[in-house]
Amino acid sequence: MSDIAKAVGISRQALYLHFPTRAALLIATTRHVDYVKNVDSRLEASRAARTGIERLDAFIEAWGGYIPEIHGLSVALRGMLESDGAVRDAWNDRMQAVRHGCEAAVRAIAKDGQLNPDLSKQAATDFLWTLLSVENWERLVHECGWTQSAYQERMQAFAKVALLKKSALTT
Amino acid sequence: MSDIAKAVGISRQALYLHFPTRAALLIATTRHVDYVKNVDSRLEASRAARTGIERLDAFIEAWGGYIPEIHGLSVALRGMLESDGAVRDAWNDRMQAVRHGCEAAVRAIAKDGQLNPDLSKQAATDFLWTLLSVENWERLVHECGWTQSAYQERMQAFAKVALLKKSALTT
DNA sequence: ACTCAAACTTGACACGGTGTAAAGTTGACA
DNA sequence: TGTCAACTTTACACCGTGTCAAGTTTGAGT
Repeated sequence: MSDIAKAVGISRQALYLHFPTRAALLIATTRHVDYVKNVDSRLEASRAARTGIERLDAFIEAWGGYIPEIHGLSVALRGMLESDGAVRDAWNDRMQAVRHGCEAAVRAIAKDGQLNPDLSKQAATDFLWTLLSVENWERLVHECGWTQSAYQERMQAFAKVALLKKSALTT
Repeated sequence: MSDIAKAVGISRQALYLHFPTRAALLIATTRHVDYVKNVDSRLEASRAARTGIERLDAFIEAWGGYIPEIHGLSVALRGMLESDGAVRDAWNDRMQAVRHGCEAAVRAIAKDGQLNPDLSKQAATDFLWTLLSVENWERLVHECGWTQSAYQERMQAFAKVALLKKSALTT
């Protein structure tokens, strides 16, 4: 809090005047970033896709491209997940938004009759959601040195190969 | 530290007598768990596999079955990754052991000529390693409610479909 | 049985970070 | 000119980590 106050150029107490706790500040920041960057509308952009596969690709591109922008914030929030319930709620809320995107993509694929028959829609959503986690992005891009475009392309490929039935893969 | 001392039945100061810092205690615990549970030998057990695919399956089974046992510890360690360099080293060391297992499985698959031609050995290792992260296990098993056996089976399936070339998948 | 060192205990304290409280300053604007 | 909101300074409480010092228990070796 002192560091932030210093960076902003106000006193620590003025910061507490605006945000009663550290958690509140982070949550407000989350909301603000959401507002500025318009995540939800980005994620919903994939709604325009005609086929399930297109929708999956569009969603991965939208979300995958968004991760770098919120990465720093996500690190800060994740550091407080266990200790702070409000942070946990804010984070879960954002992650549920992502999950809904995954769910919609899976549903579209299923509607096309192209879902891997070994997977329920639920399991497919679970897996896609996990695959696209911020943590995985961090590991691959930061730790393994993948470029952002390699990340996106490969994730699209992995997601397809995992979620689609075999006959849909020759496309 | 107080809680641990209380649980162990000694004074907080006696705990500091054995472990100079909280980080040291966690690192020592890591080492001890490793010793007791013998991770490395479990991970190396997959070495006996004849084919690359068998090796991959064996590795996922070994590591996947090990995650639940170290999960609590891993949560504690991960909470200190940014703040403590020693914890970071200890954690990275363990994760590198897992990565080596992934690398060996990928190498075995490549030797059989069954690696997906779109992937370098490096990229395949990166992906497998990421797929098998403790974080992903947590998300799927704890948050999504997958059973341990569902986790293992599906991970084996996903790993194969992602890493193997198409012609190797009909097996 | 005695001794001595190691293990442990009690109690105190320093430090840093979060959060609270209170009193004073500044400036816009009605 | 008065007042209100935003801000400042200063001080303090609380908690967890880690340090320090002095005293006590215990048990292994002689």
